[in-house]
Amino acid sequence: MPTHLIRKLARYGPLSDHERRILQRATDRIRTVEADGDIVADGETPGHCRLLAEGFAARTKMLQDGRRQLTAIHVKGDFLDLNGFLLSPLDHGVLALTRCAVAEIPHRLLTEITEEEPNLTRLLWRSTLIDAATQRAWMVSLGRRSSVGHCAHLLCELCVRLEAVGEVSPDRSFRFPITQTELGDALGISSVHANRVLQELRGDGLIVWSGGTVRIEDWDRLAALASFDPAYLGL
Amino acid sequence: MPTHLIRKLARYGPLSDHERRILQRATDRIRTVEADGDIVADGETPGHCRLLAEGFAARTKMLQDGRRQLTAIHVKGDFLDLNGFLLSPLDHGVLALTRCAVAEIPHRLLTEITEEEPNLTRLLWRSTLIDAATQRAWMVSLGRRSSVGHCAHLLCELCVRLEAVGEVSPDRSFRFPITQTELGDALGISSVHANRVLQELRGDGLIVWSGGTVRIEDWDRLAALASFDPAYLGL
DNA sequence: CGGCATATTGATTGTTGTCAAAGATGGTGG
DNA sequence: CCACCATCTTTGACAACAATCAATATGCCG
Repeated sequence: MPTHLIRKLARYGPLSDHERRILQRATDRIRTVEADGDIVADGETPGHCRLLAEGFAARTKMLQDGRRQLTAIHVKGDFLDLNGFLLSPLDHGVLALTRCAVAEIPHRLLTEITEEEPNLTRLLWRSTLIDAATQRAWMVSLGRRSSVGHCAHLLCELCVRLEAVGEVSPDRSFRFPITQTELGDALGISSVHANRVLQELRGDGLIVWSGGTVRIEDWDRLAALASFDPAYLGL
Repeated sequence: MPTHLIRKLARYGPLSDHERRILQRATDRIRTVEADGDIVADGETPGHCRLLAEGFAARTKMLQDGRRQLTAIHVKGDFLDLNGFLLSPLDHGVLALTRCAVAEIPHRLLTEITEEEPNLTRLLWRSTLIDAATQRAWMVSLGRRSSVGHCAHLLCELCVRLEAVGEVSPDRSFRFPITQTELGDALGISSVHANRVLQELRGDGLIVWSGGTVRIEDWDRLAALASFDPAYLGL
């Protein structure tokens, strides 16, 4: 696993060299998944968990009638289904939003870690707790923010998380190549409305979004519109 | 701690007698909190986590303008802030919806457990992962279900969870004494609309809700309306 | 130059929020 | 036991927001 990914994990807690070596060995096998492909099928009972080494992925939950809700967006360095280690079958699918590189970590190895490496175990546990805190922030957006505020919040969150893995340029621009339908599924709105939300953010001079890259033009106003507080990200 | 609470935890995984004794000792000190009181203040850095022995509690997140979103409703036997063990300060508050009895477990003891009891550690970790799965189910409701479907889903979920701790009568009735304002804060709607949603569910003969107790009159139609699948609860 | 996916626009409908008022309920002290 | 009060529930009218439908435009790729 590239060193910068370990650095991301290390932000969640101190790591000894021994523990770093364990993580490196755990993540040496990398697989590629094409855009729009399932990284994990909903309801799967997988034998290993996955760490996203490159690209964008999303957790998805479907309703019978075909409506879909994204419950998380994952960036480089995130675990995609560490929860699947202790929760099977998984209650959601994981979709590749772009072409992704994914490291696979056998559950057998995670069991060993929980038996012998309490500090590393707490670190992994903590990473799932930060996932849960992020979900709570999304719940507030879904329930209580306007669509525009919700979208602003998502962009602020992504910017901070991508910055932590060195994916944001000095002008606060970053790649984020998703369709407006997928954005709508993340925000819990229709794709048509997602389009209008983007136009409002663009029209107010808060962001520029085209060709799959976003640039935040006015961070302060965007964060105020979203009432964004990054504390929950644990960075 | 009363034995039935251990039984609830044991549903999440097998427990040896030794592990049961550890949990019993951990939860012998019980505190009472009055209705509407803060069990945990938002942003607190607590030295212990809490297990709900009696009553109803909710995780709350506030926006600056006073709007509020409940991100979880807790029933007897649930951990209220086990996430606070590895996540501080906490990103949410915990509110007593009714008078509550709460057991307090020092973080020091949790650290010992993670050092010496891998099986128990995985059980506790798993319980936070089921919390997270429940949050994902709520996100789908918030984003993609109608208000009526969302409310139906919440009632189905509560019924199943309360049944697991023996709090549901044979006629599918259970105590759930919360105000319509609090219900609205859970569903992400106004209290006025919460009232109309309840009237619709009552008018269709799906539930009876008065005097703080709910009775589900037609489980099949309620579950269908909610497209409810209890798998995520891990019970 | 098509052909396909995605983005954009306008018109209309349906859902939900807000405001304001009236009714019901439960608890308290006289 | 009753009167009073605070809190909660219910109702109606209206405004704001977002979904849906249908059409058009744009961009990308072979």
